[in-house]
Amino acid sequence: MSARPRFREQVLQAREDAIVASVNRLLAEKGFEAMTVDEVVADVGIAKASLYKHFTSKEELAAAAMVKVLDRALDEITRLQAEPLDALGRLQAVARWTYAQQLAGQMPSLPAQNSTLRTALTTDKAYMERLMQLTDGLGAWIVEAQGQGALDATLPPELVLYTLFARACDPVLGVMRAGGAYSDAQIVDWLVRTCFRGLGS
Amino acid sequence: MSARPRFREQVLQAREDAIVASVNRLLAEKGFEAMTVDEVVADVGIAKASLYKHFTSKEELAAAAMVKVLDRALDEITRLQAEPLDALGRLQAVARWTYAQQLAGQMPSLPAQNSTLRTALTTDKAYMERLMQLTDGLGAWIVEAQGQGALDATLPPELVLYTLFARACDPVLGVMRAGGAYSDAQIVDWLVRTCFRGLGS
DNA sequence: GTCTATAAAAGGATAGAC
DNA sequence: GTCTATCCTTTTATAGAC
Repeated sequence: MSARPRFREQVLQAREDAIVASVNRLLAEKGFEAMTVDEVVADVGIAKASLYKHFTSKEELAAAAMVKVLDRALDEITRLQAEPLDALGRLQAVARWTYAQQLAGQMPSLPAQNSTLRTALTTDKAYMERLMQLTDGLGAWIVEAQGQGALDATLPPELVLYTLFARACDPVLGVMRAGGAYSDAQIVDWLVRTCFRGLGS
Repeated sequence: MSARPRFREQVLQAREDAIVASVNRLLAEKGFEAMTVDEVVADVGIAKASLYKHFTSKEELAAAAMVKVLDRALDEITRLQAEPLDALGRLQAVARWTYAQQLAGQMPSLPAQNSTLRTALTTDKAYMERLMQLTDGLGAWIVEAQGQGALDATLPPELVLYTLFARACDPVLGVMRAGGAYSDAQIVDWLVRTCFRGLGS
């Protein structure tokens, strides 16, 4: 019952933020399975037992990182709502933002298939809440763009949604950059272009 | 030095095939990291030590499965060369085949990021040989399609190649099927369509 | 809450009998 | 070559002192 608990709280919060930042980076770099808790604590510079005071499991650790990513995405969506863009322009901006995040090593790659993490995430309230917010917000834009004839209205909105984010899960971006022949901006442009207009001419 | 070694050889070959088939399925289902050798031997119904007489490591096991997948893909390419199709039609057929394989649970998903498996694969002669064959064959079709104006000629052929196969790495297909609202054929159609013509109308 | 030290379990790989 | 039994490393998670 200290008279000034705020400072201590801030220190703890800062440490948690540092942990989540490390997790986010490692998750983007090697994925959930390959990331070890030992790596995380080594990166942050704390003892493992300390980490487990903040997060009770590796899954919860990853969930915290995912929550933060979703928060960043929701912030971006809010920001875009103030821009003078139509629905299609906003969706393209979201796609661009996503690929840029991935290029910056900020986009965690989750196991696409069944795993302990998947089930942990679906029962994580904070995660699911944000995920639904994101789905609702983008879903509205998609339907709007389809209504305006800017997106193929015969495609189910959910397919459009998943396709938008699919590139964040596949290795194309990383492989293209590994080649070293093209700039990051060029690669992102191509990805946005092929996402919305396909490979055809 | 038995007089009739053929029968025994066939039995061994059949066992190896059973192992590779299991690996292929598990690799498609959960990925390399999440798949355990214990699961494989349980699935095949043999002892772990027996498996290690055939394959010296988990990586080699996965490589064998990948070689088989590439062989199937090369067979498909050979088959398509006999079809009365133009370059674009052949590429679309390859895409369709790939997505169908994934839907059938036959397309192993490899870790996109660095891992022990990646390095093992790049030093696997059988794997690299087939990979280059595949790349060459498809690369020729891509350049041809671009020359005919059927594909955007401003895109690097390698980007086109990776994009074609990217959907085999992302979760869209699986998630769409999990929804249960659409037939497999419908989903594959949509994926091929969005790959070549994008989300726009 | 943070640390050191350690438990507990999983998973890759092998020894040795048959 | 196949089996049982085992080794050994890695990794998740916790006990207990400060």
